[in-house]
Amino acid sequence: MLEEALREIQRGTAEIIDLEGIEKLLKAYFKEGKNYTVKAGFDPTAPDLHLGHTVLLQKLATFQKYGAKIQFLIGDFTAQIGDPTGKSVTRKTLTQADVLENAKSYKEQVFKILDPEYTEVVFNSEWINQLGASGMLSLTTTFNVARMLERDDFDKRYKSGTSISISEFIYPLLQGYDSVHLKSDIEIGGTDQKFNLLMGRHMQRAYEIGKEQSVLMMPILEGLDGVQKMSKSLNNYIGVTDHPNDMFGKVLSISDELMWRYYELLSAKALSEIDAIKEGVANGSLHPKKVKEDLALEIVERFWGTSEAQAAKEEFERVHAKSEIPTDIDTFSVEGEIWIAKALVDCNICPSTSQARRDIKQGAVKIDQEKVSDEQLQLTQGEYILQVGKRKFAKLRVL
RNA sequence: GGUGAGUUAGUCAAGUGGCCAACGACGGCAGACUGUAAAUCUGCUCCCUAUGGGUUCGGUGGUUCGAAUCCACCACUCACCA
Repeated sequence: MLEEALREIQRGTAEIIDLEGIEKLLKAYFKEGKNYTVKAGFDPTAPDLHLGHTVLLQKLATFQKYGAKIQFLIGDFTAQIGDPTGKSVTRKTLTQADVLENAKSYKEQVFKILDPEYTEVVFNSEWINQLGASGMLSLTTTFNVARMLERDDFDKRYKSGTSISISEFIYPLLQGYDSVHLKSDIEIGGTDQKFNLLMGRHMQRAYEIGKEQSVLMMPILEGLDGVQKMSKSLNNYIGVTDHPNDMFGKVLSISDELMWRYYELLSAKALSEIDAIKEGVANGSLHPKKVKEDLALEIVERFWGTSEAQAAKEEFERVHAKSEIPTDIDTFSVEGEIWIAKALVDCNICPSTSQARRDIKQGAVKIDQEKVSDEQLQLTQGEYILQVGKRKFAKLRVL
């Protein structure tokens, strides 16, 4: 049992600091039923969760199976500073209202994966606001600028002459202090959080709370492009609230290479099972497309259930394998004759008439599956299925 | 506070009086080929019913027949010195 728990916990991790500490906690749980705490912090800047976040959430769910109480920390205070991690420029600060609004939708989404009974949602403004100026000051005495500048992203920015705000130095300190206040046993985060996570250990030592948290880091999930990390601002993400059809399509659009990565980090399949699949693809007994479909199915199932996932798969085959029209597409209606380019803009499938004209010129526009070549075309009364490229559809009624 | 350098389209980055809606790269979109994969090749990439017109090069004013380019002031960024 202990062995299995340890394997499960280590699965897919990038790095673990103080694994012995985790082992001790697990032993205590299995022997005496003693619970322990696992902290994970989330910035409520982008309230919509995507699969990148679920890598962490699933790890937390694993911990819950083995006796952990999750401290789900919403960094409402720290979000006002903006985490400097991985940023090449100083981040814009959010207003209090933004933060609260975002935090709210966060809470709604997260319990799709975590068990609410073993999860405590906390906001760090609660205790950080109590710190006061003197508390803040003593916090800053525990660390120094030289060590702060050792941090890779600060170092780069400093050397390249990019601005670093003083408030950004405060960020890691506060994140570390969160661990002091919560007396966390373990903290997990992405590899890009290493510095901040270690700050938790440093702070717990500095404030002498009698323990130092273990740190577990998960690799960063690449986005759909397979290069940059999955993020909303790069628009290369699969959101957990994405429509099943979109979700399915997005998973299938990733490269084969990236597919293995997703299997490793997102699939619930055992590692041995995944190895067998890899073997199958290598010796030609399994088609990579089939393997990718299975992954897409599994992921959609997790967030929408089996029947929705099946429906998404069938829809996908209809539209793309047989190039038929999707079942539900947005419908628009207009009065009187309309020029084709204008119609495309009105139906939100082209951003401007200029773009629409270019698309027509390139043969990307179809009406009822027929390619359009005349850019002056006027649509008279009737119902049309408009299409731009492979994915953009709209139904238009001309009255 | 002083001195110097800089701010160009989604990003990076050329352009230093007319030939500039502005080289190039990346990204993005589309076409071919496919497994809506990758790789590759090709075209497009400010707006406007358009062989034409309009609005762009941090902001505001000015010089000029003509400005992204010259001048003044303002804002912001960076470096060095305090």
